[in-house]
Amino acid sequence: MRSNFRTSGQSELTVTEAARRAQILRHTIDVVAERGYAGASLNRIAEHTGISKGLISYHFKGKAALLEALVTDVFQRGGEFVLEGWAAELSPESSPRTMLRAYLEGNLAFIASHARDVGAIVEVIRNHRDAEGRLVFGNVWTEDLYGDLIQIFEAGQAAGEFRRFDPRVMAIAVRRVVDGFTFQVMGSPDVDAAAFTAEVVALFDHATTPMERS
Amino acid sequence: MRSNFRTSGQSELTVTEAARRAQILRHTIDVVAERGYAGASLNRIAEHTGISKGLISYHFKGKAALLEALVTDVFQRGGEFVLEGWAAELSPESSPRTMLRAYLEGNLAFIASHARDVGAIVEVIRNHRDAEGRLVFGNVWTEDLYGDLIQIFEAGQAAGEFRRFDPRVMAIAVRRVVDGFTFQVMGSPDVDAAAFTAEVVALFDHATTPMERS
DNA sequence: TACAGTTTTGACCATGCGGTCAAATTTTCG
DNA sequence: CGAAAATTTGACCGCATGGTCAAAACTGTA
Repeated sequence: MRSNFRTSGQSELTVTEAARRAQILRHTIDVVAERGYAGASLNRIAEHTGISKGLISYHFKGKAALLEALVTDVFQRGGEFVLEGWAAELSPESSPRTMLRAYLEGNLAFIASHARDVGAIVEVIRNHRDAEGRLVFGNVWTEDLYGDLIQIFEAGQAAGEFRRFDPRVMAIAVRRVVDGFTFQVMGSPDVDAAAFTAEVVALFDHATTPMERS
Repeated sequence: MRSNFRTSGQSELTVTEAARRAQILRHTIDVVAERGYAGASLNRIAEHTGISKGLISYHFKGKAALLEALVTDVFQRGGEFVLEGWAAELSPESSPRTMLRAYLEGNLAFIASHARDVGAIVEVIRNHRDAEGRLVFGNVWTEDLYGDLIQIFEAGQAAGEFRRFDPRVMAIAVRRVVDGFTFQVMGSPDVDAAAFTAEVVALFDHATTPMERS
């Protein structure tokens, strides 16, 4: 009997253990994406994975731990994906406008290629609550993710490249539109990601640029 | 024993019956807003309302019917609210830009003054599924609501007032930002609704206007 | 082979769920 | 008043949930 559950370190994991955990996580993503948060019972996840329910409890301390591992996993992969894109596109001193564009393109590209993962994570973040009914991931989503955008906007305004607007409101708008893309992709997998991305980039390009009416 | 459940007509409702239904709906909104969709059990709603669980079943055919009544109710009140605003602000032939502005102001004003209601409705629409796991309100939300915006955008483009963009993508963006305001209000009730509205109006004003870079 | 450690199962538990119903209560009205 | 109708309760049912655990099966290795 091994009674220790890792939360972050990938150190002392058996090959079997790591493989099982990954397998369970993959199937959990599938079930959440297909049946929603409420429909993702341990029974259904186990059945979908082809294992017994008890085995999930063996590898994860409880349902909460499983969902938290799910969120951490996708979040991390998403972050890496976007960062790789940035490394390829951005020179050390790119303009804020270029950075905004890269931000949008990176995020939307990840969503387009990982719709199920992002859909699942969003579902969990939105619904997972503790015993007292408080959203567990409520603030994480919000505050951590707005920071990057706000920085870009403030830099752009300082450089005179962006018009004057409330960076916080603009950041909220960007995240809402980006996250919304998830449902477009999940709803109809044939959406034209490139076209949507181009439209969104143009939208925020115009939204941030000083206007000179004719 | 009266065994008929009304779905639309308000005709043959006892005073008591109408009052109870309204009371139950109000408390359901509260519970959903506070504890989320999953936390809104009939037991909790009954307790919150101060009645027995059986009474809910007496006035509503089942939980599904209750939630659908909830959605219909808020949806209708919201629609009336926005339409009243339009009647006051819009002349018969207002410009598309004015209409877009009125659309945003009307929607955001309703959300600001009815955050709990809108929060509850969004929660239900997002999570309520039938036995097979399909979202019950999935398309309702989407298609019905985009129509108005798309019309405005197409009119504006035809009149040369708006730049060329995909009306559908812009409509999605508008709805996402508008709906997102709900969570801002619910998260911190002290948000400055007027300021947020002004920012959003400016955002989409710029986003829809042809750009003439300096 | 035998043994220790690990992984896996399947039966079981308490809990809360949505829903039903006979009985009790309140209202309506002749 | 008193009977009929409408309203309300509280106990109860079957079911699915998350979780536990002893036993079984599967490793590897001495």
